[in-house]
Amino acid sequence: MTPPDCEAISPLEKLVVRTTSPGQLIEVVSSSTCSVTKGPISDDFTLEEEDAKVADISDEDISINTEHIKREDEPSSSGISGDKNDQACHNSGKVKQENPQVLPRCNCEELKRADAYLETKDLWEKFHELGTEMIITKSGRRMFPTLRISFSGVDAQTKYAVLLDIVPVDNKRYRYAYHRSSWLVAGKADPPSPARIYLHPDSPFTGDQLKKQVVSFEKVKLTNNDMDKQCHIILNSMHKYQPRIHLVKLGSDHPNPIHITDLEAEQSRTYIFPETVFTAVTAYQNQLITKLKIDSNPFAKGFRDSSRLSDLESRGSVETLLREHAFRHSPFRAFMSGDIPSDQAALAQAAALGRVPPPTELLLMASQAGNPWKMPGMPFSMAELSSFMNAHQQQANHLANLYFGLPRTMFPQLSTVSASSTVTGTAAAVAASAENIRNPPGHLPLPAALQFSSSRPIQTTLPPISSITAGSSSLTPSQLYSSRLHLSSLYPGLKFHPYFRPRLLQNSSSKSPLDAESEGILP
Amino acid sequence: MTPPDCEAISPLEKLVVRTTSPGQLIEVVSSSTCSVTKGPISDDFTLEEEDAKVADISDEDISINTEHIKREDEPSSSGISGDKNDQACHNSGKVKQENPQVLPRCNCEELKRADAYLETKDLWEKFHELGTEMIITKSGRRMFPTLRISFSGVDAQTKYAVLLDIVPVDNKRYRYAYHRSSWLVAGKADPPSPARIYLHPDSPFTGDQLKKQVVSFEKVKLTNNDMDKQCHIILNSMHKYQPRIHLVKLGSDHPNPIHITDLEAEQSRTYIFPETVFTAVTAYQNQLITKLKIDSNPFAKGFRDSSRLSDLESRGSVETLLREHAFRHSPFRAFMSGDIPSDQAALAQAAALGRVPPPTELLLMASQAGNPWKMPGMPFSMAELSSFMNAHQQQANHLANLYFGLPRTMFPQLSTVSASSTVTGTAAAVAASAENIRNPPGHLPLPAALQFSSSRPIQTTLPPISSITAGSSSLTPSQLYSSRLHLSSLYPGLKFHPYFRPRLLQNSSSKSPLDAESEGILP
DNA sequence: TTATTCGCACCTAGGTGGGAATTT
DNA sequence: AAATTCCCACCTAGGTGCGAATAA
Repeated sequence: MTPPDCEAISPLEKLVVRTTSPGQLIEVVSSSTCSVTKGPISDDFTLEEEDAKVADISDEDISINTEHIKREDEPSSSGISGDKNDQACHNSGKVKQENPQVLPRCNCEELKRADAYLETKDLWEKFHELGTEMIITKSGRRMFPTLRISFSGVDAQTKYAVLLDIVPVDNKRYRYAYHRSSWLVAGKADPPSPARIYLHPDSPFTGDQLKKQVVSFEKVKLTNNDMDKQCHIILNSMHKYQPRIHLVKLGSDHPNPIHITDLEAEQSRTYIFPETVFTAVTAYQNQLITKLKIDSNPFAKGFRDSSRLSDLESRGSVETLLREHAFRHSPFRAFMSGDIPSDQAALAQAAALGRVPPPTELLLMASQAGNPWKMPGMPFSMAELSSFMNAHQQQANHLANLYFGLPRTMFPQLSTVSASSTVTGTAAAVAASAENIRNPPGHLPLPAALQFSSSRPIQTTLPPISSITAGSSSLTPSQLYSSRLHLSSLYPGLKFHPYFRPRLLQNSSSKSPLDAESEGILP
Repeated sequence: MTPPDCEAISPLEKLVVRTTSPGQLIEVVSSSTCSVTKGPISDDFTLEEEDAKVADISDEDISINTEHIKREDEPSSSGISGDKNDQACHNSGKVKQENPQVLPRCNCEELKRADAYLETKDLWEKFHELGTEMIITKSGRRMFPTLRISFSGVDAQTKYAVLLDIVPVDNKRYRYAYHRSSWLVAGKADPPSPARIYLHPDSPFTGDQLKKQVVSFEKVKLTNNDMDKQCHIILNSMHKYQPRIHLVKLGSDHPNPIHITDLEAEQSRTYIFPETVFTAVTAYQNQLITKLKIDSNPFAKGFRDSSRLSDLESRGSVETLLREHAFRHSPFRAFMSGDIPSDQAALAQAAALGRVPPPTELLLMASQAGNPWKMPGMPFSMAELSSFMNAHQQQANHLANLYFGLPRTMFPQLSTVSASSTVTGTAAAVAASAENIRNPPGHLPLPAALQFSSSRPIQTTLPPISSITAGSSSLTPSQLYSSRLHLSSLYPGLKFHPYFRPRLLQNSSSKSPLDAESEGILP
């Protein structure tokens, strides 16, 4: 499908033409900032702050503004704009800003049975453990990893739309301290970009399609251009964001060029996968992120030269780095023992634990074994747990960056050295306990007492997020939205990739990354 | 959208995933041959036959078989097949064969106002004048030119599906005589391939979308593999085919994965563009077709090297060849004078006329001027006219091939020589008469007495095709379906491309191509 | 200094016809 | 002899991060 008044096929047109129902976008005008109560995580940040003015940021600055509804340039008839520059955004419109605290919800009884699963969970977690960064450019950049969602519990005959938006996680602007390889709060958030909702171009779906196919958001692009006329999502660089998936039940009378202007008015449900939180950047900050992107994105294969990596080039290079990273910061053991650290000392201790099996190690084969992963007897959901754990991620990440934030040429040696930490018996023990877990084909719910999967979204049937509790620890929205999970450590795989089979390592396990660094890791 | 049980993305998946509603295909099982009464065109063919057995072909062999309805492997619920090999053909099914004589119709009152326009008409006509060939391969080959259709007269709120099928033009098998560069009948048609209907992947459309956008069938692929599991249309090599476009009005209760099993049962209308007739081949036969494909298909740019073309490389190379070809065989003058030649002698005479402006020359800028083109006072429709003219195309084509079917290295010289034929005053005269023509923006119908546009499909509101009459000459279905138009000569453009501005040429205009050849065109 | 932009080389993915090899 | 198949070089189209240049 190309607009009749256009002779040549523009890249944008292709995006639209070659997808069935063109990618549609809804522009949110009166976007409010995302009000998030400052919690422990913010304190963690300030711990590392070098900039004194950050102290100015406080909760009272944050206002929730969901009631303004402005509609400008609303197309007259069907919402299809005739504007030449806007031709690809066929169904662009304006809706009031939804607040993430308010939105994750389900206002439709039938949709309460609907569940969503993040197919690319494993990869997202790898990135999340390093602090995912997404490049945004003027012309628009794809997301990598891709959001690929599968659904269950939908009605086969009903029609649905699937939408994506990306909301700010907090009211902060960040900067990256290269010398210490960590993110610091750099001040209050910039004025929010025009909020947009991206309608999956394959919409509408029947429930039957949703159950059999995976909805991939590979086409969506992120931009920092406020004036973007294409169907791209506009973000602010150096800000943190949380993608959200919306499942909207469409009535039979719904117009074909789907034109959703107000999610609140629709029968819809919102799914949030905390492991997909990312920081928008115009250039990568964390070199580990760069490396992981290069090694996992096929389009970046051209940068997988041996000049960056002296050994382990053919396999395991990424995994090794990740493995090490996760290894040192996994709070796995702390959670398994029910001892939830609530202060920084405990966090640092947990991050320094060396006997805990690296999440990546346990997870590597998980994607082949079916989903969701369940673990009976846990007192709180994975999403809740992950949110809590995220509250301490910044600290752990800092330690990790101290350890790994080194010149690129040092990576191989570092990898080798850190790979020789103790991973010994614990992984095997977890594997043994995992024998009780059954992985059904597909991801149909098990009759287990509690779903235990970070790939399950935050259930909107739960109380408001601000009142969600995880075990004995209460979670703030800030913790929820800025989460970086170490959840993968709680997914003991039933089988291990040969490369990650438990083995004896040389170094003492009680050593913290800081210790390792102070001892001179560089050969 | 990718099937959930598939980890890697196959090329097929991409086809489906990256289009909104996946390309859908309906398989016709009990396909009947297309019964077409033998007409003058067949006699033309037999004139050139070298194979005596072709005489065995007669009408009594042809049977119409539209009543058999076989349904095999019908998916249980929504028509989506779980078959792994069939995963892309989500909505494949079986329908009874439609006969082209029966199908071009309109069984819906509202659809009688719906009109279709072939956006790529100009290019199609260039190919048609040479005798279009389409490569078919085991893995599937795209069509070039692409079928790009725009619609008018549809209801903005109603939903529609647009489909494509390709039906045999006659009951013959052809072969190409290289030494005389012409197509000959080589016998009776092979057993027909499984007939399939390709649902445009962007379906469903709203009328609003159809009016504003162009429906492009660029994704459809042709194959000679009877066992094809992908969404490709299966054809027999060395057979002639006519693509057809079907516009189906969808009720609001229509299932989302559109599953049309019987076009007769739908509210639908069929459009046929005679200039899109082609011969399926596994390798190009006519070198002029090869050249035109190379010069007009961007993907074949790699073959546009100077070794094939010594001059005019940057511009006009194709046009020059085509111009010459069309120049010599345009029946323009004969039709404009109302003198319709009905025997070979008259045809040969018309083909040899040198003063007639080449269609390409007149048409080059036509696409920029809006549609449809109308010319008041003509007693029959363009489609009818074109069908008649087609009856004599084979002969003209033969002459053209004698003239141009030469070693590739000879082309440049030939181009230069033939480009220097008389195109003089006639084009200017036509341009002058064209001043009375108004081109409305878009292609809304003018209140003219008669639509006069080959880009208008055969109107299915007309009587059955077999009884259509064109002026004083009656047309057989054979003439309709195997038509090759010279209609472009009847589209006097309002402005001329500088390259094709009328100019004086050196050679005498009264010379026929055969004469030119006998005189030794090679320098 | 820090952040952003832009051209670039290098990929993926796949659409061309050529031409040798193979089949019919 | 004619038709088909297969691999190939060479394209289009566009998704990567790099690094120099530029901007804030």
